[in-house]
Amino acid sequence: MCGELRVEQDGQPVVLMGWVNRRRDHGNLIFLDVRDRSGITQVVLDKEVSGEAHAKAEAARSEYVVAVKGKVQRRGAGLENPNMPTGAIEVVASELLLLNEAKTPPFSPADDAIANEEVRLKYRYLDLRRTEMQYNFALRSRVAMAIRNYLVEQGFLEIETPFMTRSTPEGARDYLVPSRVHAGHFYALPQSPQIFKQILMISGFDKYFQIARCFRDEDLRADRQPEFTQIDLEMSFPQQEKVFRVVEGFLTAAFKTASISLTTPFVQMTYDDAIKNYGIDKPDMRLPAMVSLTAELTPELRETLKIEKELPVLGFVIPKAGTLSGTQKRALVEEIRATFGDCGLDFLDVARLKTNDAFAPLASTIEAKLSSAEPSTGTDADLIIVVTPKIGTPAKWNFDPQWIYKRVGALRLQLAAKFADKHGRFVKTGTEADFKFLWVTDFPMYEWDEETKVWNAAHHPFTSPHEEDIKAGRLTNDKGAVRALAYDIVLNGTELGSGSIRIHRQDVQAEIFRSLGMSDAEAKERFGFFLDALEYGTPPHGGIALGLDRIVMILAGATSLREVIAFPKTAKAIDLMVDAPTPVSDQQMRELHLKTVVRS
RNA sequence: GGGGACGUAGCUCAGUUGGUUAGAGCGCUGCCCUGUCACGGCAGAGGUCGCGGGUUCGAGCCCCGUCGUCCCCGCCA
Repeated sequence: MCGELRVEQDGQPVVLMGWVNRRRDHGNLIFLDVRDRSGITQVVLDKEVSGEAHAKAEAARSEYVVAVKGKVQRRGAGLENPNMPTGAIEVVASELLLLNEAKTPPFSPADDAIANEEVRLKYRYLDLRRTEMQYNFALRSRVAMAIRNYLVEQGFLEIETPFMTRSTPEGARDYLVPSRVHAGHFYALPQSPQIFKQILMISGFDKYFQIARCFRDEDLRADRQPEFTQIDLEMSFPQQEKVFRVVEGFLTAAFKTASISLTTPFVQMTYDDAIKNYGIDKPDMRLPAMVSLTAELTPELRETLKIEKELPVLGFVIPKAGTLSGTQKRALVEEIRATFGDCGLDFLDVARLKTNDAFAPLASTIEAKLSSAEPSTGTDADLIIVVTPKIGTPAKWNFDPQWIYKRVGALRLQLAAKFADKHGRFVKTGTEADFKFLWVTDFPMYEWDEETKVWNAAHHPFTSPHEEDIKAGRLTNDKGAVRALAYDIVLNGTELGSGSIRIHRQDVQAEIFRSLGMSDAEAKERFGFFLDALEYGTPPHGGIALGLDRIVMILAGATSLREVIAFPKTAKAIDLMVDAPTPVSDQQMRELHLKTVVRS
C-alpha cells in the first residue's frame, strides 16, 4: 500500500498500484506521486534504470491508474520530505504499467483548495478520492463497527425492519412507493423503525438494535438529509438511566476509534433547566450559560430604567470578545436591536451604566455575577450582554415567559458564532474537551399548537408521561405541566438523538389518545395493529435513536452532513451525480396506475 | 412557503462611474531540464460573463424575470 512504506523496508522489492497524484518531470528523471487510500509514495523513474518505464512515465498524467514494480530505497541526505509519512523513502521503478488513462479532471483530488459543492457533487467519485474524504469514510466505517460490536457484546440483537411499510405516526412527510399490484395503494418508506422496534419488544427480543436508514420528505439543512442513518435501539424493562448507560458505552467505543476517550456518565439536565439556563433544548455546553439578573434589578431600578417588572432579565458573556472599538460597539448594539426587532426586548449597556453614579453599583454586581458563569474565562475582556424586556411587552407574547429565555438563548448562539475567532471555544484540540455531551430529560409531554389551537404530542403519542403527572390528573386538567419520560442526547449544541420510555399499558395509551383529542375510532384507524399488539402482554420498554451521520460529522470536525455521506443530496433534494429524481416512462406510470397532473 | 449570499476560462477568483480586444493564479497542451516533492524555465490554447428579456449610442456591470448551488426561518411529533 502506498502510504505504508518506511525506512524499515529499505531494499525490499515492491509492487504499488494506485493513481498518479502528481507528476514532476525533470527530463531524464521523472517523479510520480502514486496515491491509494492508504497514502502517497514517491516513485522515481530514472532513464538509466529503465528507459521503457521512463518513457511510459512521460505519457502518464494526473489520475492515471498505474502499477509500479520496483525497489524501496532510503532517500539520501537532504532528499527526505518530512511533510509526508513516507517521506524517508521512495520507490525506484524498474517497470511501469499504465493500467488506465484518465481525462483531465475538472478539479484535482490532489489539490488543497476544493472546488464548489456543485462540481464536487457532480463528480463525486473524484471528490471522494480526496484524502480528507477518504479519512471521513474510514472513520465512519470504524465508528459504525465499534458501535455494532459494543451493542452485540452487551447482548443486543441486530434485526432488520422493512423499508417498504405503511405511513406511521411520525410527524414528517413520508416518501411514498406506489404499488403495482394494488392500484392506488402506496407503501411508505420509514421515518424511523419506531413501531417495529416496539413490536419486537412485545415479541420478546428484549434488546434490539439496528443501524437503520430512515427517510423524511422535509426541507434540508446542513445537518439534515432526506435519507440518513440512525443507531436505533430498544430495551425491555429499562429505567431511562439504563438506556443512558448503553448509549454512553457505545459512544465511548465509537470515539475511541478516533483516539478520543470520553468520561462517563454524561451531564444531565432537565428540559426546564435547559430552557432557563440556555434558552434552548439542545444547549451548547462549550459556551457560558445565561445568568438570571432578575433579582439584581429591583423594582426601583426597573422603574427608572423602564424595564418590565414581571419578566426575567438575562445576561450572558462571550469570552474574550469584549475589546471592541467604539464604532464596533455601536454597530453591535445596532445589530442586536435589529435582531430583536419589535419583540419588546432591549439591550442594557452595562459599560454606560458604570459611568453613572446611580447605576455603577448595579453594573459592578452584574459584571461580577456574569463572570462567574461556567465555563468562563473570568477575564475582563469578556463581552457582557444583558437583555431587558421593555414595559408592556408581556402582552405581545401572550404572557408566556418562555419566549424571553428562548430569544436570549438564540442571541447567545448568534453572537457566539459571530465572535468564534475571539473566544476560540469551537477550535478543535483533538481531545475530549472538544466534545460536550449532555442528556436533556423530562421533556414536556404536550405542545400547544397556536395555529390549530390544540395540544399535540411533543415527542410521539407512545411516550410515557411521568407516573405522578398521571396520578395528579394533569393529563386532563394541566397538559402544559405534564412531563414525559423523554430524553435527548446533545453534543456541542446539536441534537444527536432522542428517545423515551414508552407506554406499555393499553389503558394509559387510550387515555393519552383521548387527551390528544383523538377518538377511540380514530386511534384504531391510525394505529389499530399496534394497539392490538399492546394488548398481548407488552413488557415495559424504552429506547432511543441517534443520528450516525451527525456523530461522524462532529467527530470529523465537519459542518455539513454531506462531508460524511458518500452520495448526498443538495438542498433541493437532488442527486447531482446520478441526476435524480427523474420523470419515468409512460409504461412505468401505467403499470403503477399513476397519472401526472400539472397544477398551475 | 419566506429571507440572505453566490453564479465571469476546467478550478479558485479579480474586473473601477456603464466605455477600446474581459484579466490573474492554478490546471491543460507543446518544448527544455537528473533530485523534485505546490519542481523550475520558455511558448501556447482556452470565455454563450448561468439563462431569457429590457434600458442605453454602448451592459460582465443598471432594471425585470428565471434557473442552479449554499446558509437560515418555517417545516423536521
